[in-house]
Amino acid sequence: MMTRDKAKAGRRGGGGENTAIRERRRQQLIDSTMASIAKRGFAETTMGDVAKGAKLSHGIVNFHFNSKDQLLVETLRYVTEEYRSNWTRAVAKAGPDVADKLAAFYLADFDPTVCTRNKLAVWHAFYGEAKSRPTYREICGASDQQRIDAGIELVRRIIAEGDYRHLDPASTARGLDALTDGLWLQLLLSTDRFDRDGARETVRAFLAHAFPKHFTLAERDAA
Amino acid sequence: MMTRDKAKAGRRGGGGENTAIRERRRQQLIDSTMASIAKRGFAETTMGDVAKGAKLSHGIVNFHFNSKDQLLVETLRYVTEEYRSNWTRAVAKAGPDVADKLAAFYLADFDPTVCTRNKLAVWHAFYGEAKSRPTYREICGASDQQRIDAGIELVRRIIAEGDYRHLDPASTARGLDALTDGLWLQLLLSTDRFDRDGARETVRAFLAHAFPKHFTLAERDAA
Amino acid sequence: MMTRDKAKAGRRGGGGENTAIRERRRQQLIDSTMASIAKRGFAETTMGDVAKGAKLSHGIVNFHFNSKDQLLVETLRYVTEEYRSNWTRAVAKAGPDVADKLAAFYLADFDPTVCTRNKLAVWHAFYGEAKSRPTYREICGASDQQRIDAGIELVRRIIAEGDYRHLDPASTARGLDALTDGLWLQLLLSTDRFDRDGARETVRAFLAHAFPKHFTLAERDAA
Amino acid sequence: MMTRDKAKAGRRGGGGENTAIRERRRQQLIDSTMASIAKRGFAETTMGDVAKGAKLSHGIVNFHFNSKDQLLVETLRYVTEEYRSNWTRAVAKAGPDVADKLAAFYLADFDPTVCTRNKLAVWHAFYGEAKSRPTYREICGASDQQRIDAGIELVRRIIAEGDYRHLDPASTARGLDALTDGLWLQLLLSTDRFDRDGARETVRAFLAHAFPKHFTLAERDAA
DNA sequence: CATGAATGAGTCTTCATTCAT
DNA sequence: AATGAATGAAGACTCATTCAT
Repeated sequence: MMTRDKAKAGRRGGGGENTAIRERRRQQLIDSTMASIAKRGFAETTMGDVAKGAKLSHGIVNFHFNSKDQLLVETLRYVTEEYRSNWTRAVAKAGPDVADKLAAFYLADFDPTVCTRNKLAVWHAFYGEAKSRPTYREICGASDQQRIDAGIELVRRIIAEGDYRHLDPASTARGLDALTDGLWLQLLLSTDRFDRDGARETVRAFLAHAFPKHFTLAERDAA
Repeated sequence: MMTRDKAKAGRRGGGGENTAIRERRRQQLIDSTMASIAKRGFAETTMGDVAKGAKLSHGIVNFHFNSKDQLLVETLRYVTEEYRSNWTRAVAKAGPDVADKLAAFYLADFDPTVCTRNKLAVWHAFYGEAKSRPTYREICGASDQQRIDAGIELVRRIIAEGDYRHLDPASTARGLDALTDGLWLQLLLSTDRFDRDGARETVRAFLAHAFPKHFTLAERDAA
Repeated sequence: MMTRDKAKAGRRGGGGENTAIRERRRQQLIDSTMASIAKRGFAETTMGDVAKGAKLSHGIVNFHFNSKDQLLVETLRYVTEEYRSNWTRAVAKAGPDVADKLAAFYLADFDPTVCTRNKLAVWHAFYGEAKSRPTYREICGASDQQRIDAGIELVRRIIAEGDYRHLDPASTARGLDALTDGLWLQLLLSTDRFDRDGARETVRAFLAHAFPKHFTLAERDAA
Repeated sequence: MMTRDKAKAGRRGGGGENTAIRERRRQQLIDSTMASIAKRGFAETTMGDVAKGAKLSHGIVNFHFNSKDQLLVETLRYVTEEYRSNWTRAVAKAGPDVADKLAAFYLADFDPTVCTRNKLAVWHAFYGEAKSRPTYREICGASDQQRIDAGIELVRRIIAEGDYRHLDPASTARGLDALTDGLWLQLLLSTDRFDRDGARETVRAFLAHAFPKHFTLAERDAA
């Protein structure tokens, strides 16, 4: 993601090529970090694991990230930015109707880009580690707030449009976010299938409950 | 659970004083473990921290729990059991109506007994640590399944009663559980207030969306 | 040296014994540190070397000293204190004459207690390491100043007594201290004998040059 | 010394530009090494520090010196040679009298060329590092011996001339060398001024004590 | 000549666990 | 039951050295 521009710059001597390889290595290492966190967890992830996963020597990790903490921070920064750009784009791409945008907003959480076992594991690793809470806030704070604001605004607009006057925008948006967070957790803990579609259905169902004039439930089979 | 040692110690006629002190120590240590996980996180919690937190000596933890893993396991077992007994009792105590029982079932998650920062931290520490996922399943598996079944059953009954024929019991129950999980996560990550009441309101609101014949939203102020 | 008082306290249960063993270990480790610095030098001295030299596991060093820096600091503190108490006692024990005290003062530097290869190596290791200069000053500052003052005072008195009016006390004392420092360095760098007596003779000779009314040179053989 | 490579490079007709740049680089690196030893000490001086100090790239040091040890050796060789040529020239330039030559010999140690903080730091770094003692001897051995011989010879001549029959040449020369060594150490450890002149005065005073017929003390102010 | 990415041996430090008292 | 000294495995990090470009 971050390498595209640099790749172009490569080939021509100077610094472009070096930059390109640096970025490639960084991404390799971040990917390996996510994989290791998903496989072993935060506490058990060592620099050696990460290096081995990236098929590089362990010295190189410090060369590129200075410290383990830095590596972890950059990993969080990476998923954060990817997440933000994912829902932003989804909302932008959605049709002009509020309902479309709202659905896009909440369903984007289950796009295969951001909703993978590895990435979910990274999120929950940071949630779980009290020690990294301050770091988490520093990195995700602005991004989180932007998302909260966007959610409230969309809910406010759909409430206005549908005249759902009994609903409170902030509280409703908060609940919908809690719902997707909880579904992420269920996906993370699931042993068998990683059922993104089931999660999406559940989100749609709850949107239909809250905003019945805009969303309808799929007809149920009489199974 | 936890009764094995008791049985052994009980043999000495003296009146189980040893047992009493053993149990007290074990609880002290478990409490200290939860506090440390909440304060420092899973990865940073050492045996030394736990011992110091309990104002006991270094070596005592192994004496009572054999190993760190064991201590962690017992801690998880403790919150699991407390959690299970909490919602079980809540449902039992609730009025005979399905709606009452359903509300009790989901709102119990926010009882001050089980819903404290320390305990939420313990849950999420285990969620976050992939390595302890097997342990988690072993300990919580049965309990989780019991809760899922109970939830589905209650939802099934309220669907029948209210003729919400478009709703799928399993999926709806799953969504409601995701909602409470997500609200727990929000509580854990909250910096300022630990707003249990707000969480409860959100749960009630979603129950009202899903089961409008059974629950109604509190009238909103035209603020 | 530091253990004498504690040794007495030992034997009686409580904390005395523990303290005694702690002190014994600390001294063991400090001795081993001095030996290693003398053998390998500052830069090459590792915690492992120190531990092995003391026939203890390496973990124990951090247990007793928290860090390598701390161990080094305590080692310097040890030689500093030993040095100070050595010349102090020497001056006190010397006869009442200024000349006796002055000789005792400068010759004490070559007492077998403080003037060993290991200890000289420690001093020069700290002199040589710019990084540890601040630490050096912090630890030795007061002690050094005390010695400088004592030297100047003795020289002042012998000048008054001998009417060596062309001599400046501070400058002369400084020179005599430089002389002993330089002799220490020669001893440290010597490969064959560790000739303390030769060093002492040189000091006596220079005292005789500076204060001819108080000191006379030994008659030279016409070899 | 240092001429071997030159000879090799000189082969290429071009005019020895390569040689020039090589020599410049080597000197840059040696200067940076001395500066780093003075600033950080021996143990803390890394190849990276040296390279950065010389504003050159990381890999260049090995390119020019093959190894860190080699760099250190060359640095010591450099100060050694500079030191030797300094006192040699000073003695040669001095007047024909023994006293003049002797004074020149001992005072040369405090010439601004050789007596700088950086260079003093280099000397004491090597003194302090037992590990590099063999290297030190290998490099400085001949030079040291030459100086000792020269000192003894000068002292022998002034003794003969002044009929100081109670003095032993070797012992006296040794003491004077110890004096200058000790004064170097004092300069190295000094925090405020780097008082070369004060050191010179002290040397002159001790020469006057030992050889009163040749040197007289400056009249003291009755301050 | 020069750069800087890459390697891997070696060091400090932490910490679970054991055990004598 | 309890203490705390001791052990040793394991991890983060540093840094001299190599080498492709």
